Order: sequence, then C-alpha cells, then structure tokens
Amino acid sequence: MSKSNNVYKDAYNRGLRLLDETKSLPSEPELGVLLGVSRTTIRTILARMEETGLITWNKRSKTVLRVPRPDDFFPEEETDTLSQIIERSFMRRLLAGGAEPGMQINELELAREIGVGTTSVREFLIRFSRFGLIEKRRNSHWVLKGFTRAFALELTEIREMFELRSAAAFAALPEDSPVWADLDLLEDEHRLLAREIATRFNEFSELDERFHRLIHRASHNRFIVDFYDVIAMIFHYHYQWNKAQERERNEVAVAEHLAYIAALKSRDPDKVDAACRKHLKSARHTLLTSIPEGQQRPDRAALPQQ
Amino acid sequence: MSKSNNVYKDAYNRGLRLLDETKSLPSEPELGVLLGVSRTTIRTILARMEETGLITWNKRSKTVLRVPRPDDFFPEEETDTLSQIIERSFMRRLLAGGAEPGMQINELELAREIGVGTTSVREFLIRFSRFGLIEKRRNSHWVLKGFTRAFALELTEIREMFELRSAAAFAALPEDSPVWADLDLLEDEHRLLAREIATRFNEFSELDERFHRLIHRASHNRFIVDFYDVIAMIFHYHYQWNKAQERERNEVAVAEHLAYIAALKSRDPDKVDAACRKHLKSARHTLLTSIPEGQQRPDRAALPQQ
DNA sequence: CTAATGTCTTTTATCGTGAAAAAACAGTTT
DNA sequence: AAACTGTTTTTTCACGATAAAAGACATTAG
Repeated sequence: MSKSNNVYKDAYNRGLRLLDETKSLPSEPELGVLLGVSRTTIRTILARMEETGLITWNKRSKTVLRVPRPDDFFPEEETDTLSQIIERSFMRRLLAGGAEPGMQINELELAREIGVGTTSVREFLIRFSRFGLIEKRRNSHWVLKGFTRAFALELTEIREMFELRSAAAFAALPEDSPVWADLDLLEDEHRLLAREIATRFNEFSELDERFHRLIHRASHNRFIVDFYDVIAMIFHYHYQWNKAQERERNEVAVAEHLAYIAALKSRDPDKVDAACRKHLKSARHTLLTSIPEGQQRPDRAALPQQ
Repeated sequence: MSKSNNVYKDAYNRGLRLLDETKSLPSEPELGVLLGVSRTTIRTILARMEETGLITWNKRSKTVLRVPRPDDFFPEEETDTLSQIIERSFMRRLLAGGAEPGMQINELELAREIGVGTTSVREFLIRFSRFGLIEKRRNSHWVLKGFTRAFALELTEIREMFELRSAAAFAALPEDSPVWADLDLLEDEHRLLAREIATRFNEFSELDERFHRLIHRASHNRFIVDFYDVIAMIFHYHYQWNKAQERERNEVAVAEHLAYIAALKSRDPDKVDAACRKHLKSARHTLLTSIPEGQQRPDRAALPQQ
C-alpha cells in the first residue's frame, strides 16, 4: 500500500453534505475550491456519487437524485491523515503509562506498533520535535524529555511574554481594522456559551483556541503566531485527559475572556495588561495542577478510553 | 546507494589527528567516546588504519607506526552529512537569484538537482520550516516566504525579547554558578580578538554565537535556547554573503560585547539592560541594512563563490 | 472567447528494501 | 570481576518505486 485515499474519502463525506442543500451541483473547479481539493479528486468523488445513485452526471449537469443516507458516508477513521493517526498513537503512549523522561524512542518499534512505514514516523518525529518534548541524538535514537512541570513552566513563560505583547498590539490597532468585528463575533459566542455553560462547557476549548489565535495574529510576527501551535497542541491533549472540574474551569475561563475582551475594546493598555495577566495566571495554574510534582505522569485510570 | 559512510569518514579524519599525539591508541570504547561514534565505527576505522600502515592492531595493542600524511585523510566534501549538503544547496538557491517570495518549492526538482532522494529533501524541508522562511500547503508544494525585511524584523523582535530576559536572568545568577567562569574565558577571548582584530576579524562570528548561546542558556527555557538556532542559522548565511565592512562591523561588535560582559559582571540590572539593548540595536541595524527595501534579494555578484 | 470538461503529466505521500551505524550479547584477557 | 575484544542483532538513514492527488494542457460547450 502506497498512500491511502483519505483526502478523497474526507472530501467525499463533506461533499455529501452539499447534496442536502441543492438540487444540482456547481462546476468541478468550484467544487474543488469548496472542498479544498483538486479537480482530480472532485471527479473521483462525482464518479462515485453517480455510481451509488446519488446524482446523475453528464458533463455540466450534476443533478441530485436523492439525499445521502448514513451508510453513504465513509467511516470516520478512514478519513484521518497518517500524521494524525501517528500523532494520536504517540500522544496516547506519552500520556499513558511508562513514559518516563529520559526514555528513548524507537522509530522502528513505533512504526511497527502503529502499522505504518518508518518514513512517516520519522517525519512525524521531526515535525513534533519543535514542541520541545523530544530531542534527537545524532545518528541515533530520540530521547523523551517528558511532559514535566519544567516543560509546563517554560511553555507558559513564553506564552505569557507573547500574549502580553500581542494583546498590547491588538489594543493599539486602528478603529477600522477588521479584527474588531472578529472580536465582536467572538464576544457574542462567548456570551452565548456563558449562558448555556451547564450543557455546552466542552465546546469551550475550540472557542478558546480561536480567541487566542486572533489575539496572537495582531503581533504580526510569524514566530509568535507559530508558537501558538505548541500551546494548542498541549492544551488539546491536556484537556483530553484532565477532565477534573472541567465545567468549573471553563466557566471561569469564559468569564475571564469576557473581561479580557472588554479590556481590549476599552483600548486602555493598563486594563488590557491586567485582564491578560489575570487570565494567563489562571491558565498556568490549571495546567500546573494537572502535572503534580513528584508524580510526573497522570494516573492511568484518568485517561480517556479510546 | 543506500547511505553514505560519512560518519565513518569524518570520524576517521578526526581519528588521524590523534596519531600525532600518542604512540599507542586507547581502548575501543574510549575511542568511541572521544570521537563520538559507536564501537562498530571505531573498529572500521582501526581496520583501515592498519590496512594503510598507520598502526598495528592486535586486540588491545594499537601501536602507532607513522604520522598521518595529508593524503591519508578523506576529502572534506565526503565527510558532510546529507542534510548539510541539502541545506547548503538550498540556501545558495535562496540567497542567489530568482528566489522571489511566494515562489513555490518543488521537492522532486530539488532532489534531482542536488542528486539525492526525495525523502531526504522532504525531511530537510520539514526541519527547515521552523525557521519561518517556508510554509507547506497541505498535500501540495511548499511556498517560499522569502528572506525579506519583514522576516528580519520579526526575527529580531523575538531575539530582543528573549535576550533581554536571558541577560537579566544571567546577571541574577548566584556568585558560585559556573557560568561566571565561562564568561571570564569568553571575555579573555574577546580581548585577544580585539587586539588582533585587523587579521582575525573573520573569527568573530563563531565567538559571537558562543557568547550569545551562553547568555541564552541562563534563561533555562528550552524555547529560548532553541530559538537561537534560528538566529544562528540566519547570521551564518548572512555573514557569508554580506562581507561589506565586515572588519568594522566586527570591531564594533567586539567592543559592544566587552561592554555587555562588564555590565553582566556588575550584576546591575539597569546596566545589563542598557548594554544588551545597545548591542541588539546595532545587530538589528546590520542585518536590516543588508536587506534593502525594494530590492529584496542581494546582488548575484555579491555572493560568495564556492 | 470565456469557462467548463476531458485527458495527460508531474508531484506528493508512503512503503519496502538494504547498507551504515548503533547497540546488545557473548566470550576473553588482565 | 571489571573492562576489553569478538560477534550478532537491531535500528537508523537513504533510496527507488508506486498509488493518490495535484496540476497542466487540450478540447468543447455555452
């Protein structure tokens, strides 16, 4: 097997959703833009849609015959990229048992365990190395540095430096900058979420990321913007296994965000600084409490089953 | 060809230098540590040294027969790693003509041009991407962002943030920290270089890197320490083609370093901050003047021949 | 004559393979 | 018995090959 056709499968699934809305599909290039794939892939999708009786396809006419059924969709797990698969497996091992700092990482073993080629694992590890959790020994194995308290402290130190600067830059943006509209929209979403926090608290982490990325973008500095990938990655996996007081934590965070947004809108540097610091402080605290000193890794039992 | 034996060749060359100093070589594991390679490689080296009549080798006895001649060494170019070769080729293209921002990078073409496999090029590009000069389009080509004025400004912004913080941390280090001895040694080297700047000015860039890395290490933050790789890389290639006023620039920088060192030794935060800022300001100025606005890329004629 | 479709070419993503290098194991020497 | 040498196994590094996906070119429809 050379390369899985997950791009096609994923685009196909997304394409199915278009059938609900219209009676006939647009042109091939247009569909390509819509689904973010090349025309080659679009044509493969259309061919299958015709085959399964979803549409008739003749040159420019693509008429919808029926609405898609659940079994028309490809299974979710077949739509993942290889690197997503590898990342998930790797993170599971890292957060699960036996991942002591200093431990060595074996490319071949990882590849065999996940059932992929070594090349993909190597490429993943190289990409992953920028997160500062692993390190390469020249001509030899990788070493796990571990998701330790030191790591969390170093990460948050940079985060705070970058976010304070970005927030200040944000507040200094001219009135007519489009970011203010983006901020208004995010504010609305926050208010909505705050009202329904009891049931929708697990939707916070996605909103959190969008909010902070908007702020970081105001720095106009690629290194700052890119660094948010590190934070997002850590928080993503951190949230997955640390579900303790999730509702309460997120409720507090939403309130802090709203205060932060208000400060930004006031455009008063001191208020922005204070609101930003306050939120970052509690974010750091949350992260740190999940990595108790002495007991470096979480309890196996606390891990999400999957 | 599967894998070049450059590790062996490089270690062999370094091993030859040991023959000048002693009449008999140490044990295999000891040699391994000395040359930074495995015992397997050491044994290959010893086998060749025996073959070419440099030593006699029988179990524990490794007697030196003669001093190595220039032709005993492997040619320099055979000792480079593949990634060094790829990096050099890539940077030459980048700094030479036709590297306009927005241009797309073709893995296959690069691989063919350099004469290596695509895998190595891919891995290089992934590693290189953290420098912020290129960006990947999913399932498609890489895009060159270019060595522009914006890049230089973003880079120096982070550098200044990080170095000011590291310098402050450095000055706050306890008296008995070993870094003070390291700093003294570097100070001596600076004084020596300052005295002979007329002839040795080109040795500055190596000293510069060691000095700044020492300071950054005081931050005890892996992200700050790692970021110096970006700076070092840029300065390395920048120095290669921008030779204008090299002597003068380095003379100024040495003086600034000495003032900076004195400030650190005073342990006065304000003095440290001032000296650090002053040096960073002229470093930024030097970098920026070499990337003139409008004329984004350097003149072909200004490139180093190689 | 513009914008689509039909067809062909190139590039990317991934694997299996094999040599270089590391690492593990076993047997010797002091 | 500690540290070395000899031998075998495992892992890393790099390549060529191949299917998926992108992209380019040619043709046709409106």
